[in-house]
Amino acid sequence: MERYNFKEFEDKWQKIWEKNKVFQTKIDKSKEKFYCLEMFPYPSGKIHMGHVRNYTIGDVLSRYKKLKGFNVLHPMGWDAFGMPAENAARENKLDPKDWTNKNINTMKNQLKKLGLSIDWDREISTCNEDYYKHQQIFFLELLEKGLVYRKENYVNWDPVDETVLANEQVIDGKGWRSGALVERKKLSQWFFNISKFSQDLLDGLEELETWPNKVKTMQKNWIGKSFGCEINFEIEGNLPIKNIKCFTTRPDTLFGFSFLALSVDHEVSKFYNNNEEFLKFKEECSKTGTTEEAIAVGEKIGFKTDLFAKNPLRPEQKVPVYFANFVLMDYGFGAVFGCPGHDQRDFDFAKKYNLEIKTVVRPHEENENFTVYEEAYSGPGIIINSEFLNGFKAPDDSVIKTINILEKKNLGKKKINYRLKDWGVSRQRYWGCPIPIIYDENGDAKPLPKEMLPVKLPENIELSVKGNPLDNEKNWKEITIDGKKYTRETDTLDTFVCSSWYYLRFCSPREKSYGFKKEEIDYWMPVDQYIGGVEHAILHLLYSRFFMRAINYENKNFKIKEPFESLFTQGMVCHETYKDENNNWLSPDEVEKVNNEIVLKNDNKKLVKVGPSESMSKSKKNVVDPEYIINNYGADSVRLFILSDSPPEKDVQWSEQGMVSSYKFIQKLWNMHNQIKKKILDEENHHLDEDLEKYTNNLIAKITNNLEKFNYNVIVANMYETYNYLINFIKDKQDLKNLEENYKKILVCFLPVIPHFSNECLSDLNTNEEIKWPDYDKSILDNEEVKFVIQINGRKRAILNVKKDISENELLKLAKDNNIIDKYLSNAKINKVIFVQNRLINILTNE
RNA sequence: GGGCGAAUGGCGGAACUGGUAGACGCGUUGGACUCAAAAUCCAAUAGUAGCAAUACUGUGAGAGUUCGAUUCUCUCUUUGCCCA
Repeated sequence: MERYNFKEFEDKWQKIWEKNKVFQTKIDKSKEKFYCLEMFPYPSGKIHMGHVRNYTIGDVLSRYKKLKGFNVLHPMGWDAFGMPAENAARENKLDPKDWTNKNINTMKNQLKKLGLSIDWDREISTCNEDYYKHQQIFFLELLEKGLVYRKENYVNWDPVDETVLANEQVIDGKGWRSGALVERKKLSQWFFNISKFSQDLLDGLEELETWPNKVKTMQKNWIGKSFGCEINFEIEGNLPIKNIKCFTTRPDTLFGFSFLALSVDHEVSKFYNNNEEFLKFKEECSKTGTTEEAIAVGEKIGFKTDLFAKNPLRPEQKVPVYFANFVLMDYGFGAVFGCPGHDQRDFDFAKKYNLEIKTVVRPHEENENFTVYEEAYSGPGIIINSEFLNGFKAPDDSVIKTINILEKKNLGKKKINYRLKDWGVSRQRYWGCPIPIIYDENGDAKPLPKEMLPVKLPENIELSVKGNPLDNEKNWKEITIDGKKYTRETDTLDTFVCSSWYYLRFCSPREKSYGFKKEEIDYWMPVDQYIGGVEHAILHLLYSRFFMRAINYENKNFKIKEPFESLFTQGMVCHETYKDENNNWLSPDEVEKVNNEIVLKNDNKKLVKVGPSESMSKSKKNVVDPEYIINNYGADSVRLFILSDSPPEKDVQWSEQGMVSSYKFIQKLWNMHNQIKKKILDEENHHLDEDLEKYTNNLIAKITNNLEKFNYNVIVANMYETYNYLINFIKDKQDLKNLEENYKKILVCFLPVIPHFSNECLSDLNTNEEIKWPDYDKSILDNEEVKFVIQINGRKRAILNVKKDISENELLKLAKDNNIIDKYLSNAKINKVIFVQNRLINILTNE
């Protein structure tokens, strides 16, 4: 038996594809376009199995669409800015650029080894000047349109590293690297006005019919539209404050009002700036993080002011005004009206400061005497103890009623509020896109003239300093324009900005004057299929949807506004976890299986603790290196295995056994190929085999359908079935006229999954014609015999092979002739017959 | 606490629009080949009873709709993800 030499053939075909520029794409208006995009990788060093899965899924689709005759755009690039490069560079005294480019080089070669149908001529890297230059232009354009602004904002501050931390870098209130207690600090930062598009981003979700509902729901919740009321409370006290505005979704609980809580940053705080106790309190507040979770979990504390707020519905009631740590300045107006009976936070606060807790909503199943006792009641119900609101259904009717009354009395108005906050894009880092802003001597920000772009990152800089390295680069930071001195903005842009528009750049990757060419956008956009991990369900996808709108804002030239027509989120690649006796993680290649037990590979063969299968991660060491696997088993085998075991949207278990069986399958296919080839060449070939014709036809129908539905694991099963069928088929058939033609069609069906193998076999059979996706003949499908299920009283009793479209009477006659069925029918009376065309017959008897 | 999803043999999973449950793969068992092993090939493989034909049970649990439910409805359990 000849072995299939995957190294030779995979190398051969990859070279042919590259040399003939098979995957290079140009605009071709005579063809329908298909833009297939997978989320581009961060060049962290080497590719991992997650990449293999993501890009294999995209490649199967791209190759299928190309065979179908579409003009397919399938590009790849690098999300190349970001912290890991800066950290690695600092630790190893390297230049982040060198580190990044080295990784890109490695990973590009690894991806090429997978045999992906990528147009590498369109490769982009976000850390290149010819990419980020255009991003800087977009930034200035957005600034002109009023979609970028600067404001002071609280950030997580690491006092040891002197740097800002993202929320996910704060672990248990401490900096992830320094371990220092994180503080809240006010910094002046740049913001994108994403909240301006809140409603539009929400409405746009409706159009995205093929997005997973899960993702749409997550975005919906993130945007967080809520309907409520803005109330203007009248204030009494010895300060020059007459009113305080606040937003609430539950104005109907106003009769349970017992305090008003303000953020420590509320404008009222300026009257307390000399009050030592208040400053101490404010300091205390700054120790709780800024996340909503930290606030919900943390203890609620307050500081009583000298002010009192009047209840707008009952002016004789006056309640105290507090500063409280659970009120944030950027939600509503930084003021919350406290109704302890029906909000748990307010309840905790009221308990602590002995404030009144009134019950104004009763659950439907309770009576008028219902009283809130151990915890707040926030569910639906009926309003009680609230004068003219009594008896209204809460919250639906009661909220609307209250808003009407408040509006009539001019005390408040209906308002829609969104949870979505503006996008802070400033990062105090070196390895990012510089913000094209300069400051004059007064500290006023000015856009840099566009002809002075790009603002390049300085090279050979000192990274080991505390804080932002760019701040220390005097030569770079100071700039003179027309004899006037300026200093540059030293913050760089969040890397999410880079990934918010890269899909546009792929359409015009080498365009010099602007980020893209409109003609090319009009042809290629939107992305027909976007594929990536669900972890980007909110931020990256929402930012991209925003960016598209922002670029299009006020010059409505684009045909489209949603960048991603269709979205597919693939599952993760998992592997069992292993630990030794000291609870240290072990990697899969440190262990082996002996007699059904997992033991250490070294001499003592100690038993290993096997943990649950989890997403592959370096920290748990449960990773398998794709390059090693590709070198050992070949790209086609890896592609086949990564698709085979689970549906693409679910997690998949990596298994060495499964990998080996995929490898063996390719070997078996090769073996079969040689047998078939021999038959085709050596035999006379004059019988037309109908069965083979039907099988192939069915297979094409099945695989086409499964490709369209992303049932890629089922396609692999179809491939195994086909092998089982063919290997038996050729055993006892000779002289087949239609073997070559049908076998070639089958090879094309396999091509999207195992492209090197299929191409090799097709060329081995001297295929000269252009390879195209085979059509299937519906009429052959229709003429088939069907397996008819015969049920007696709903139980399957027999299966008959009959002609398609047989009538009820004919079938009933056939059924009665059947021995088994006859046994059931002979002593029974038929009451009713249910007949389903081409499927089953159910005979109901009185037995 | 809220939202969304999932649950099918020893394991991963399949099942068109309510119509043969368990395709396909892994594993396991038996057999062939071999001095032996690996590799390869053949066969069996949801459970129970039976030599067998076959019968009964069975898609997390319980109810409901239906001639018929893995699929639709309700309640519950477990579990995953997101938000808090």
